[in-house]
Amino acid sequence: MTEIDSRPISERAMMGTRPVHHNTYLDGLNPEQSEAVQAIDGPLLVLAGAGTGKTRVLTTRFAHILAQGKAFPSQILCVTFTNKAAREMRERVGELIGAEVEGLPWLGTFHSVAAKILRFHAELVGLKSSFTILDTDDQLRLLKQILKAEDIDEKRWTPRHLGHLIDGWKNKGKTPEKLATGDGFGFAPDSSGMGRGGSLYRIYQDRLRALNAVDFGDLLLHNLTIFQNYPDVLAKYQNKFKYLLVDEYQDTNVAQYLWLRLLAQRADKSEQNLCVVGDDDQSIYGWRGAEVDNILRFEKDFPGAKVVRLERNYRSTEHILGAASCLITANQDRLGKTLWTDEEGGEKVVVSGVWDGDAEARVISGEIENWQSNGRLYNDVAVLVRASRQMRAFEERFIALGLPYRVIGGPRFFERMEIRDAHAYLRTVRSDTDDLAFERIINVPKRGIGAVTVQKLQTAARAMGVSLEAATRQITKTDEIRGKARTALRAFLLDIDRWRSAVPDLRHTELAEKILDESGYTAMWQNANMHNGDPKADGRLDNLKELIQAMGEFDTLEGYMDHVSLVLDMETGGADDDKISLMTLHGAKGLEFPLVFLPGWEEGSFPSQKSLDESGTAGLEEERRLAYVGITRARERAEIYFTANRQIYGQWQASIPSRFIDELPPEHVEVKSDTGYFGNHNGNMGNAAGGYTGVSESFVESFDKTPRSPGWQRFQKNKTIEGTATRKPISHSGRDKGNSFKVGERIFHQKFGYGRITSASGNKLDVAFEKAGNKKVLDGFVEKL
DNA sequence: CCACATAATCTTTTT
DNA sequence: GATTATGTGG
Repeated sequence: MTEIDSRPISERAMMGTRPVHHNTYLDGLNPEQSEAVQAIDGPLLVLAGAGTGKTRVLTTRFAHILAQGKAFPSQILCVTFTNKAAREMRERVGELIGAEVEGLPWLGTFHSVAAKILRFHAELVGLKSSFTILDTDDQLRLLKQILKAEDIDEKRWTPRHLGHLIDGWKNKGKTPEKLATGDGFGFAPDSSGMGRGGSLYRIYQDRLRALNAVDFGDLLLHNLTIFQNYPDVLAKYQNKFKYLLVDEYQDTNVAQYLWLRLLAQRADKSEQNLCVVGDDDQSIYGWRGAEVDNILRFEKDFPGAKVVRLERNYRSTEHILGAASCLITANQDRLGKTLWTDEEGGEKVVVSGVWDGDAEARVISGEIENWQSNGRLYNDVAVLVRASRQMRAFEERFIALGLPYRVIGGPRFFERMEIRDAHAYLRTVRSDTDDLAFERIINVPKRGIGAVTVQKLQTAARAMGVSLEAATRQITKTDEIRGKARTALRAFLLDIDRWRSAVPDLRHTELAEKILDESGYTAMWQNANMHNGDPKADGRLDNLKELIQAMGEFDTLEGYMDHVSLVLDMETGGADDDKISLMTLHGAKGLEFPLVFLPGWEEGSFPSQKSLDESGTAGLEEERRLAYVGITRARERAEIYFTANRQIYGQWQASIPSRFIDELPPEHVEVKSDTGYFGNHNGNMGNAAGGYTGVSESFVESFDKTPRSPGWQRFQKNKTIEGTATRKPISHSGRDKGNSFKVGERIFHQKFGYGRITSASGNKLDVAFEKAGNKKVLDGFVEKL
């Protein structure tokens, strides 16, 4: 245990020659890590492959700068992408320097640091420092209002579409003023054919300013505007931050890149102490605006930058590493690293083919049970899927077998409807100009204030140039709105007044309870529970209780609200219980597990067809990096699965193994014999493929009978999942009338057995199976008897 | 204004 | 298939 040192951290840090903890923190670093830690002056790029001790280097470097007396903690800017990463950094730096975690004021996410800076200078971009941070949902509602007000067809031009456009510009650091002519040209063209994307962006920004609000993108963007327009402010921060540390640099977007560059661009080049750590092979957020290019061109941006490669992997076995490394070489645009390890041998990466998603879940669950009965922990096991919808089959199976599991990265606590409603109440009480919050709760619970009334209020507010609440106060004095709606509005306003006047007398948690109670919000869910038997209502009420608890951890409402939008994320709780982890590949980045399952490696699913369609080769390469991330999460064993059939959007589709499976090196892969495997679809069996070894008769038979080659070749050409002809030629209703099925007919289905058709529409059949019960199936999957 | 039926949509995710 | 957004009848 480290001795507790009560002196302020700065004092200890500045002791220089004899730090309290000596230099023990440097022990055990390999030469490259040590170099990356100790080269603290001048720009530095650390290319850190998976499992090479990236976080350790970053935290040790932080400690080293302090120990060398080069800077105070307040002079080091250290940014990460996620709160989780920031928290981990904070803890580990704290352990190294034996300091209280509060002593690191500028360690945080890009967004939280930018928000902090923006609060100091908000007035420079026309905001008050009390600005609210809108989340995606608020943003969309606002955009929807704007589209409506501008009389644009919301169906053709959705708020989401516009939101993507605007986010894209913000990610690139573009304010409306900086848009190139032609940007947004295609969005909602007016009568002269001129796109209105740009002008809508401007309107949106004006609305945000009027609401004293920012969206996530604005946090960085406003920082940029301030830095560019007020050199003195920029200079202040440039001087303040003597050292900059950046985690996951491959995930930075242009705005973040510009932000960093401005902050690092000190007059004296020898003092540009920017250290970025990243791995171009793990860049998986391109779809969110990340530019791999940032990391690829670091050396050009900072001439004389030192580059350190961390290539020694401490995580995985030789085979796992070999498989992942080989796979990633198929990518063109990469800086190139060669990971190596001392861990010789181990188990080869297992590739298994199974019949369908249920079989996949069944086989994997069985493997997990074996693992556990051999004395290992569920905690050691992760199932990593490409898309969250693939999780359900596993959840169902785990529940059926009574296997404990946890889903990581599901819907976030603070994005739940009930939590957002509760926040809206608090926001409304706190500010009489928070139109978005006011509008959200004006009829929740139902007060008899409908869309028409709200619309009236909005037009009035716009006309008067005041907030929605102010307009409502005016209008309820007139006859413009009558009857039930007017009474309800008046009562609602009185409620708000009463809550506001209660603010000074109550603790913020008591206030929240009072509001939720008196507004009828809690009662609404209680009713839903009793009356409708809404299965989610209970959970919602629990969440509200949790919310009060979370609030209690802050001293004031202000303190809580400040953190809620950016920093606070609920602990994914109870890491002490022994549970299987179930998450997406994206969610798994930065984690490691002894045993990793990678299901769903089929063309169309992974690589995702949508990715390919939208981003072509770049999309494919990002998918491949995702595969790389997946495999490299495994320490001891990695198992890849693919299915022959998968249900997508409720339709059964035949599927073929992912091309990534073909790209795995045979010497590191074992094709598992008890589940069967069919070879790669190039017809070239010399790679990882081992041909049929299946024991399941129906499985082998069905594939043997399959007109495989033509079907798969067609598939390869079209790159579409529609050619579902692998099992049997499908009788599309229009094309092949002779093969149509009639109600009452007896049929056989490979999976469900014998049954009788109860109804038929198009190529979809409802069948009453003798053993499996009623199912909907495609006619291509059944045989006439 | 609300409850209910039908139609459209369907990655990945942080902040 | 399942959720969500919209449209229609009461």
